[in-house]
Amino acid sequence: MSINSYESDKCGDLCLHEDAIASVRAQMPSDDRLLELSDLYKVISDSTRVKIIAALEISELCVCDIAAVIGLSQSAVSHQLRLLRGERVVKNRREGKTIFYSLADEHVISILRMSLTHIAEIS
Amino acid sequence: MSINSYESDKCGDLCLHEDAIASVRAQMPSDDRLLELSDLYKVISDSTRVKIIAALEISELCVCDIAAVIGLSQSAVSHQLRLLRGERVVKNRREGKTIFYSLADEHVISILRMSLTHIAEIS
DNA sequence: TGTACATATGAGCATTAATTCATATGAAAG
DNA sequence: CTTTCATATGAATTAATGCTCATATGTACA
Repeated sequence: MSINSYESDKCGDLCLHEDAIASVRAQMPSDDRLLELSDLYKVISDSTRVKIIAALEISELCVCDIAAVIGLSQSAVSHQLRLLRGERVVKNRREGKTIFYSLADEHVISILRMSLTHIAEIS
Repeated sequence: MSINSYESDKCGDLCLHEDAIASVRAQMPSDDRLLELSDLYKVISDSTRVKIIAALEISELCVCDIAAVIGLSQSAVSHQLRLLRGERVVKNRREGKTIFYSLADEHVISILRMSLTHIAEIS
């Protein structure tokens, strides 16, 4: 809990490379920025949401269509879309009673493609 | 639980765009591939692990140094490193009693940079 | 071979999160 | 304005996950 908690593992001062630690600390992005990063990854780390993203990369779809494509309830999909909207991963537009979803920007697609490349190489 | 569970939300056949659904289904990556994707994102979606990755992007570090940089116990860091190793996000090398960790490949760095760009634009 | 130290791991606890069920919102048609 | 249908959301349950504590592994050095 506290910042000193790592001392309890008796990995004391002997093994620490002070210069490296100081240098890394100085260059690292801020904690806020890193939290935003993990929030973004969190929202794309669920298999249901990855399926939604993969589907929307192919075509704009309404909520019911998404549910049909990935085989889940409308409610479950709607809950997940809310999270994806929150991180600006998807956007939507209304057409009568129907709401169509699509990917919010090109970065999401780039991240997806880069990740598939990574996976292909380590398999 | 079942594949038909979405029917229970009475979002029946009326709103379905059969052609779009069939087309998307045909073009989507396999479920296995998408599961690998979500596993990769899962491992980088925790704030502790993002901090570890961000630190290692700057410099190779031993376990104790990582613990010191992010302010967590050696044990907690070691547990997280195990997960990162499992997805080939980090690699390590031994030097005497000390084990140094670094990022496994360039894709991880690319994904990180792309993600930071995305975050910068939506903020 | 016995001690010290860096790292790894198993078990338990506390928290987070995904799905379902029931219900609410909101637009269109009659 | 009432009904219908697409979507959204609140509450509850069940499952997954991170941290800590205790202990194990493995390397170096005396």
